[in-house]
Amino acid sequence: MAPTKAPDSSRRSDRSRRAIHDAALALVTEVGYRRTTIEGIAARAGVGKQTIYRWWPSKAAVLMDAFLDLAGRAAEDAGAGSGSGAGSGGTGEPAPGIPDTGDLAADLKLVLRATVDELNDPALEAPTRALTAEGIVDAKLGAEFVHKLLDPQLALYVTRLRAAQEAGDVRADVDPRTALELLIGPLMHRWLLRTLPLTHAYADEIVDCAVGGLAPRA
Amino acid sequence: MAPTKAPDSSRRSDRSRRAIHDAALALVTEVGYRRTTIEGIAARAGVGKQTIYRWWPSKAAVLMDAFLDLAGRAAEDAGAGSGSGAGSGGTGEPAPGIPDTGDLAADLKLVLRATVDELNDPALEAPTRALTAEGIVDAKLGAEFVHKLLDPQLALYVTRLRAAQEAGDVRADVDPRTALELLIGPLMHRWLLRTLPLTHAYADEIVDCAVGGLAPRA
DNA sequence: ACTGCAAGACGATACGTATCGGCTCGTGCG
DNA sequence: CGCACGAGCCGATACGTATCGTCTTGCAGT
Repeated sequence: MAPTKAPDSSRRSDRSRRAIHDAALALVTEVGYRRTTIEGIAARAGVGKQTIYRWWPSKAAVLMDAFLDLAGRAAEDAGAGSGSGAGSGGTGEPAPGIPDTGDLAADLKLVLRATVDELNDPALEAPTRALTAEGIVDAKLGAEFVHKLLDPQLALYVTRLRAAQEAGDVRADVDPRTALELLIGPLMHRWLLRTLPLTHAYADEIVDCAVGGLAPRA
Repeated sequence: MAPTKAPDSSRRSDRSRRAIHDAALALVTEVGYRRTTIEGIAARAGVGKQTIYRWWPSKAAVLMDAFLDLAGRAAEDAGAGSGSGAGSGGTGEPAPGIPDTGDLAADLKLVLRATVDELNDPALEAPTRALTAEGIVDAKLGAEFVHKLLDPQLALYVTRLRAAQEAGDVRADVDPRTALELLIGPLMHRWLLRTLPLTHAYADEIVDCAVGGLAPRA
């Protein structure tokens, strides 16, 4: 029923793949998602349109792959950079995790600040916005986006928060998932809606509010 | 330099305007934003394309107006409904505000639950998603969206939170704006990314966490 | 008469598909 | 070992369709 030939991936040109990734990311940051066209990507990458249509089902899929590639490389770089003093070994396994110094608020601030920097990085902003927006409207793509990009990152928070619960730093009756969203939600809200600038100070504020609560401690 | 004739709005057909609003909303919920076209809206509304292009600069603008209209009417209805016992008079001034029973958590839960219901309303979901997504990518439109739709709603929270601060229910050193985002952010996050279903229970959980804090009270 | 309106023709893009040589492989025969 | 040969991806481009935003044409309301 579906002899819709599957192309032989072993013969795929890695050169073209990378050129397409780069062209897609460049165009998205230059002219925006709406005006980024498949034909434009093909032209800029020096590639035939069919080479794109052969391997990807949609513009969003191209961008998703390109972004995953970019994020992967960025993670490797970051891993190599931050691991300079620790000698992380040669495996390249990323999983940096969230530090656990025992001071929950300080640990969270560190990571939330990093997230702020990431969101403010001009090289990542346009593609991230484009993919997020597309995922908001297209449920299928959104699920893929969440599963491939967001979940792995958020899992780190969950483990750290669980550890905090065991250490008695977080109430036992709170779902770590909810706690996580209490931290990430406001950040994303401000970034997505651009209501106010996204700063380290804001990240700190969020952590303090979330951990300490809005109500005064008796 | 810009004698780009401004159409005479006094001669504008209100009938066409409403028909366009309705057609735009219907199409967006039926076939999604991407496949909603200006020509489709015109055809469904029984108007000429030029009538749309004359009064709106973009598809998003049409939808924004249509949505504002819808929200306005919904607010009137809700106001009329809830005001049945109070006899709000003939002004129709909406401004329901957030109740202040003295119990901050209970008041917030009430409003957050209402927001959850609104977000889950199938008639509002598609257009809201479409506009939000568009605003995420298009800064200009996003600002308009926030200014016209979100800010008025959020201002209610700010006043209620300020009252809570004066009553000593909220720490004085917290920016009401931040407190607000601590409540709304997680809700929007879950709705936009569809990570988990959005329920009343979740709204309650958010309020409890935000007010009480993640850390156990000594 | 003036002007907004419905209807639709029009050129400009972008879409997704279909082919066309060119090139690079793997294979098998001599 | 060497070389022809077929398969399949590649760049390129032509094609028909869809949508865009503008422009033109009557018609109707004021």
